[in-house]
Amino acid sequence: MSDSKTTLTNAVHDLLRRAIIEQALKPGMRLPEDTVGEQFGVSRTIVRHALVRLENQGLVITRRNRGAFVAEPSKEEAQHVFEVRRCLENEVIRILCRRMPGSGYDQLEAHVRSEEKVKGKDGPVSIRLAGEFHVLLAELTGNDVLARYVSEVVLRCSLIMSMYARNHSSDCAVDEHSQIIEAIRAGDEQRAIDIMDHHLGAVAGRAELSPKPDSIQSILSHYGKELAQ
Amino acid sequence: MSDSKTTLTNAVHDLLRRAIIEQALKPGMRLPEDTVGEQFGVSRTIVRHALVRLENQGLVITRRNRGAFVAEPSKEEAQHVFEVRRCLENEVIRILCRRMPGSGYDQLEAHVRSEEKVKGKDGPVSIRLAGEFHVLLAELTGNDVLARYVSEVVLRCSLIMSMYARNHSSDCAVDEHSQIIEAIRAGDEQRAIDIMDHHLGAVAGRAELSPKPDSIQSILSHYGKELAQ
DNA sequence: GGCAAGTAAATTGTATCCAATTGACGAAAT
DNA sequence: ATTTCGTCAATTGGATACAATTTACTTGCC
Repeated sequence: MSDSKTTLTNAVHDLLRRAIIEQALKPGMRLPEDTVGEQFGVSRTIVRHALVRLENQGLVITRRNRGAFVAEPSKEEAQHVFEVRRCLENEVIRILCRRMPGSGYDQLEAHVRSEEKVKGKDGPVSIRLAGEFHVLLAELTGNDVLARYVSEVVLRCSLIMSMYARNHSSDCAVDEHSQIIEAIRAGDEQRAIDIMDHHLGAVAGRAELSPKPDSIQSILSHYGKELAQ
Repeated sequence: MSDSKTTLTNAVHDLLRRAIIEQALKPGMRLPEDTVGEQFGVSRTIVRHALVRLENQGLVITRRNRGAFVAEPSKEEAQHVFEVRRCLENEVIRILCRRMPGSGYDQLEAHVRSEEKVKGKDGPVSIRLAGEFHVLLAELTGNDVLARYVSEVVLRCSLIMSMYARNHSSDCAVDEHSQIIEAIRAGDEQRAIDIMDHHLGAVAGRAELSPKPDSIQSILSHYGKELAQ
């Protein structure tokens, strides 16, 4: 996605983001600059830049002279994120019902197929794929700004779900993804929006889950391999 | 707004942002880290962080090993920003028609009064105030995420207007701001949205304007004074 | 034993230093 | 005259070194 600028900062940024989204780094976990940098074999400078960007995206928070932590969105903040997400994704639907690019349906269906491939398993991969479906939808609008914002709120929702949802239960999600595609293909704007609202609403209304901390080194060592060029 | 964390990075960030929004730093103008840092009396490290954040907000772009420039939004990108802005501000209207905080109308009317005070002058101050009205609206929703996104798109719109608008012509804008307040107070959601759409639409449809470059030092020297603690 | 103050360790905030990349200017060859 | 290659200046990409701040522990006093 953003691999065009292949700087170290971007690499670390992507790795950390993935680690957070896939729940390897759990909410509230500390992210000391030198620990992370040591694991990835880069200097604090790089990690620092990545953390600044992650903070801007709401995935980590930094307390002055204390350091960076994986964000722990409050229920109120979660509500805010979902509200914005629904607003943005409805706009995505509206645009796509009017103009869908040529290869749009092929890409969407291909994505749903890859989602079905990991169906049943509630692992990190299915979490990531579920989110990427919505990002793909947004990208198909051709509006880069819209796509970026959708991407951000989807990522934050993934983090929120990792805190408050019992399980991501992507089983029904995949079906609803197919339904959304069909509604858009039929040009039925209202129905597509209704499905999306139900999809997001269903995802939003869940019970809580207690986080369990873990060692940072052991987690990052897995992600670090990919940086060895 | 974000003065709670009073780090140097934030200070430089705010200063540069204001300079860009007030058209002191014009689109396409270079922002060398050394030059900026020297003017503000801080190191490149600080400037660097500020520039990274400004890039995330779409106000500057950085080319690898080339440096940072004030962003020059294309017409296509401008269209994207306006599309997202309309979507977000409509949501703001919808929320405020349902629940407006107690002191909301007082704050809004006070703001309009201060806008009228500088009416006629098309200076930087009126540009900034016109944008801050919309940010204030968004903040009154109580949704921080929504407010942040609205703030970003409003800032980008200010930059866009500085490129493509003949004049900001805040004369009619102030009147429309009052109309929006009244529509919300009346609970007339649709009318408020219509006015807002017209307000943004009118702002969006303008001709082009050729930028005129200037010396960076002379511009920043003015903003730099505020950093002397 | 509990509480408070002081001190030390850890971590971030900031500055400076070196290396790598890019763009421009100029000279030489076709 | 135009194009191409090479060198150089300018600027960023990244790392290291130092300062400031916070936390935690220890020690002494009540």
